[in-house]
Amino acid sequence: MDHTGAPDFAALQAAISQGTTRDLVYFVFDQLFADNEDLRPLPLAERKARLKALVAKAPANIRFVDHFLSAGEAVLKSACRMDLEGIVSKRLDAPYRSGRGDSWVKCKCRQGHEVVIGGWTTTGDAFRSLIAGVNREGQLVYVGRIGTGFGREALARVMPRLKALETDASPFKGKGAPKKAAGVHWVRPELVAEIEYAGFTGDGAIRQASFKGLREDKPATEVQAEAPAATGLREPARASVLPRGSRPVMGVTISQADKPLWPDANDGKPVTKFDLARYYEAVGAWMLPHVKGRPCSMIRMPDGINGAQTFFQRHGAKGQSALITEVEVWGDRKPYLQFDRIEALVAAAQSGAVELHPWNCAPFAPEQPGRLVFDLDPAPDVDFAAVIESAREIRDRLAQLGLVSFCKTTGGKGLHVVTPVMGQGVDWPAAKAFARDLCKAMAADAPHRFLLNMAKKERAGRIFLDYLRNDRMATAVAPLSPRGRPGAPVSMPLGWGQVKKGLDPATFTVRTVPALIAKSTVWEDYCDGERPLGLAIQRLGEVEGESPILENPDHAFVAVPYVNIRPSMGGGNHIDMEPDYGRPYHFQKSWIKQGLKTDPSNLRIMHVEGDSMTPTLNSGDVVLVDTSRRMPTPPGIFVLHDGMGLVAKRLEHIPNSDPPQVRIVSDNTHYSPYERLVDEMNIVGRIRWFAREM
DNA sequence: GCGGCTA
DNA sequence: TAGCCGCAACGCTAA
DNA sequence: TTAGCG
Repeated sequence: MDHTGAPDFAALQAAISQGTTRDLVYFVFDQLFADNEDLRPLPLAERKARLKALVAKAPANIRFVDHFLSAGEAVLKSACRMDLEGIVSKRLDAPYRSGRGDSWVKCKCRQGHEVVIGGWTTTGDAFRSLIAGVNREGQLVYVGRIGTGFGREALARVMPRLKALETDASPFKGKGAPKKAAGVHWVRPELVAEIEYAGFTGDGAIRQASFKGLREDKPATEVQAEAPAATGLREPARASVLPRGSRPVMGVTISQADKPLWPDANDGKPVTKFDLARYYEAVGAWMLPHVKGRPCSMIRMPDGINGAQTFFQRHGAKGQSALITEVEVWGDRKPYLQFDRIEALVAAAQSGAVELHPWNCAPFAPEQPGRLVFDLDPAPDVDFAAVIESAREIRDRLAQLGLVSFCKTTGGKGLHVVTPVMGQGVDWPAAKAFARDLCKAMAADAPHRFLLNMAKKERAGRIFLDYLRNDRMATAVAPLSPRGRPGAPVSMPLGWGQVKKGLDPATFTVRTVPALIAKSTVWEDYCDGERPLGLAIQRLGEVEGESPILENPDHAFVAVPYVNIRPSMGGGNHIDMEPDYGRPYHFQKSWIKQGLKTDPSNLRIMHVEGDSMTPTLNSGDVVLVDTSRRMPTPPGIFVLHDGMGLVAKRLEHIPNSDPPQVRIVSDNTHYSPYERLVDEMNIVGRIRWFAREM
């Protein structure tokens, strides 16, 4: 089952091929025999009743497939709304007969979930996409390419099958058939793939198709093009039972559909609730991958952007649409909102959600960084050209560190630079530290252009580099989310080619964006742009040039982020450091082996006599003091910071350990802000690493 | 927009 | 029953 | 420590 508890064909295949079948659930829907008794002549109702009684005594991973005794159409509709594949309707009084007959009917929510593989494409040696078709009147007709959804493993399974079937001639016939070109390989049309897709392009090809698995049980000849109207979720009729003023969008009732939320979308016409719902419907397929699987708050303005009511909602509430997922998040009592399907976005529109603000975690992994967002927030008097210039600079700096980035408007005067990352093994404090350091480096190189401090935002014609979007529970406005501001602007994804003179964020509105995004290819390689964040962090460290650790077994080590330390050059051979909190530190220059450039403001790493710190520090202890939090450090409590955001409290030398090791002393629990982190992270292991490094 | 609480 | 009231919560900096 | 900010 997938995370929502719905059956997932791709997951089933993966589980079988990996042999991880422990969590599989076995669904039983009919019983043909009981011991030696043949139940097939019995009516279905009778068979299912017996089966239900039987399964009641079975283990929990064997489940009885219940049924609805009601109008099939209504059941189908809600099944489709729940993202299920479809329903099977059966005659209650019919005996069991093999094969197709008139005693049962299958209705799918969407068709075209299966396609025939007619070839694949490569760039160089690397696999690019599958070329897919369906049978229509005896010919294999091209329906599009499938470029995503392949795990490394799935690919490894599929490639040999493809190569075995490779042939010189294209299997496709008819108009629109793909031409032979460099990197195109044909196969005999025998493999069937299960896919998912977001809709159709103008010329009828499948859009945003992703691979779910090979369909071993189905011969290619059975994959027929069907008349589009024959199946699929029909638009619900304008039922007369709907209250006055209400109108459905994707099956979701929009009440007060004509109520204006924005008085004017820069075209003199108001944007109504209905318009907003249709907007989400139109851009949902594009938007969803950036929202799905992440806790997401919404800004709701049920009375419009000038209405009295404006509020922020992050938790589920009573009476909210069942289409919206609720997710439990560590450390929060109430479940968060999450939007996992387009209908959920439409439901958001019904509740007056004019903005969506998802977390930046990896999908369905709330603790893991999935993207970084750099928010360029210009002071009012800054020329937009400077913002553009700066976004490109961030892109270049990220590229130097091996990261791929994408740009979007914020819907206001700023720009967002978004970089998808693989955050495995990197926690949020580390990711944030990375974002901060990168922004700090920019500000250091051009202090007249940038500042990191939001409080001084209004000062001078500078751009506020807001790295604080990059934290566990921090959010940034979603791509394609509207903004609750005059003109109904949208946070518009851009190609870097558009990020140049003449770009006007105000042209992207709820009205204009659906058409623009439909024929746009911007961000199409967003998923391929994922790069390991850990590596980038390492590289940034190398660029900055210092190791945070310095060896000297005779002394305690202290790494002090210089930002909050005011060094006073005392001349001679010592330096006094006066932190904002705590007592001053006294350093002999001769103690410093590395990491100190001639300019004392570059001072980051130094070691110090145990004495001058505090009496509780033993010689040989490893202590990195994180003063960036600007918190008074109570006597005897130390905070450990490995330059990647690790935080701990007091450390103690482990006697006779070789290499020298330290451990956390878990007393003084009154100092709680760090408590959580200490428990949360596997700190001891990393401290060992520290000790080894030394 | 809507459920829950209060006047 | 009409009307009112929530509907978030971080880190960071200046005061 | 608090207020203000995004």
